[in-house]
Amino acid sequence: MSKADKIKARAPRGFADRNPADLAATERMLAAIRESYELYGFEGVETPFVEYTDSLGKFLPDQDRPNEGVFSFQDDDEQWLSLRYDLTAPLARYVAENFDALPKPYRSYRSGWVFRNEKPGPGRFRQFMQFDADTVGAASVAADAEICMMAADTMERLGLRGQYVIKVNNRKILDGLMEAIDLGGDDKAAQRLIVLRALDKFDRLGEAGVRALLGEKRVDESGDVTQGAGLLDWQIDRLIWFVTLRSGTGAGALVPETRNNFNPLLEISGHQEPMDMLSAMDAAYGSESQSLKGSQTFSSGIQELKEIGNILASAGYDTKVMMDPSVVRGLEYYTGPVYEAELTFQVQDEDGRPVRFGSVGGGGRYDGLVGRFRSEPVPATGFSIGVSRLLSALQMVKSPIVSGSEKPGPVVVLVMDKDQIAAYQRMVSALRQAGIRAELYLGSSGMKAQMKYADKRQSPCVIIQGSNERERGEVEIKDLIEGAKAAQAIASNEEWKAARPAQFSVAEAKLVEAVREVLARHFPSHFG
RNA sequence: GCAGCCGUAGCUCAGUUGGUUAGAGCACCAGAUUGUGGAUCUGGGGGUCCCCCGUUCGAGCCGGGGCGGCUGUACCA
Repeated sequence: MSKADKIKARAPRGFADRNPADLAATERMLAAIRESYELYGFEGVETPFVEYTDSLGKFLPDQDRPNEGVFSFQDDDEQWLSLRYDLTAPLARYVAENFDALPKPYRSYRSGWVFRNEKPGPGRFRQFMQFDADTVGAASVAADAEICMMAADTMERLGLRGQYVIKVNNRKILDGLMEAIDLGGDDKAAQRLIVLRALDKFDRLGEAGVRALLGEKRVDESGDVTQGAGLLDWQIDRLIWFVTLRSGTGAGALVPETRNNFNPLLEISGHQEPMDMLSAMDAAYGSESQSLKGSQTFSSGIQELKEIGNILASAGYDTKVMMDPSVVRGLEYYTGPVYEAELTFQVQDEDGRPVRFGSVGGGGRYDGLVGRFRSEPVPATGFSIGVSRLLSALQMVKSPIVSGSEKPGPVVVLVMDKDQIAAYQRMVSALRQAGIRAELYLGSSGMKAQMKYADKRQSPCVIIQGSNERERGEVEIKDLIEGAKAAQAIASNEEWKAARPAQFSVAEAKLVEAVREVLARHFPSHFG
């Protein structure tokens, strides 16, 4: 077979292999998240990778592009199936299917792979892992406040204290605000969609970019044009005023040194006294304002956020969770409070260029999702950590959280004489029975290659027994970690060869004991 | 999807106005060293120059089309 006929070995784009270090880091992260969720009283549950397409809330696949967004295929009975694209929609199906048996409110967590057929990028994969927790059947915003607190606790348990922020907003406020600036009604639905998408991009595009998208159009650096929402200046001004409340660049500037992020005081022009942010919004866009229409949705959204703020403040979380009016999240199913977990440090790729990472977690209230399967409405709220994205961000900044202690490799017993395999295997078994990772060299190469193999396997030591040692009833133990240190001082190969650093001989009966000593020297936490 | 940039060895890249058999460093393998990781030296394997069509006596280089990668943008239930 010529080379041209061979298949090119490569993983599909957006799909990643995971090496031993990735696996170990993921395990540690999953354990930390699970501990946190368990502590809050959530219980585990698992659903399959594949669901009926209509349960996922996706329209039936387009004939021309059946896999746009989600991976879909047809079953034998011609029903459409899809790989799940998040863990929320499958949970809604699970709850609806098992509704009568589950305690209400139902509080559960689950982790696993989800799939999206999208363009991959840094921290964006077509197969990635999420870890969710949801409370189903609780309409109270106390459930939302708790989710925010748990999100903060979980980030801290992951070792990210001071390096993250949980941002909260309420979709009702955005919806109400749009009503107030004359964007209500069914005929304006398309426009509202564009507005929400534009506001969601504030952190990425900045005020100028968002203004362009709310107005006529935006042109990016490659010259590509994005059609805007076509709003009038007075509408744009009010939207921008609102989403910039957080950063202090808008008409209402934050009073400095406010320790409480969630309910800061504002200096509002036209008002004598500083007001809290939410009252300021009320005053600016309430029913008394002449140019704006009143909105019940807006008021109740404000009220909900105030309640969440009170709960967070009394539990001492108001410095970890902040109000961010530009948080929108996914457009389809969120109905109330929405949350987002973001890392606050800069991430760079290998070439030193800054990498734009999205949020590493998010969630919100989805009161309509379970109700799609049932005749009664079922309120629900939940949070999801993007484990794969978080891992990839932490790896890029070489965080000790994910690069922590490597497990030592196995002790390797070298094969010096092929007719002595049984004797070598006996040594391996003795080590294994003592609980020490060990293996026989199973290749066919000579001693030098076997040493290189042990080196690549991160072996702490190798066992050598040639005919000389065998006659004396002994084995040579070579400490590779100590040897590597000793080798740095040796320049010539002759000297190197003669020195045989960190190598010693013991009676075969003392093999296990001697190996254990070597391991204890290098890995006191494992073998001390 | 749209736009911009880019495709030469496993990796990073050089390659003259279009001119013999396409190079380097790193990595890999072997020897120097019958039984010792590293360093050094010597040697070796490895290429459809992304693919196809065209121009030309002649294409890695020029033209057209495709595919792939990166970045931005859009979408993200």
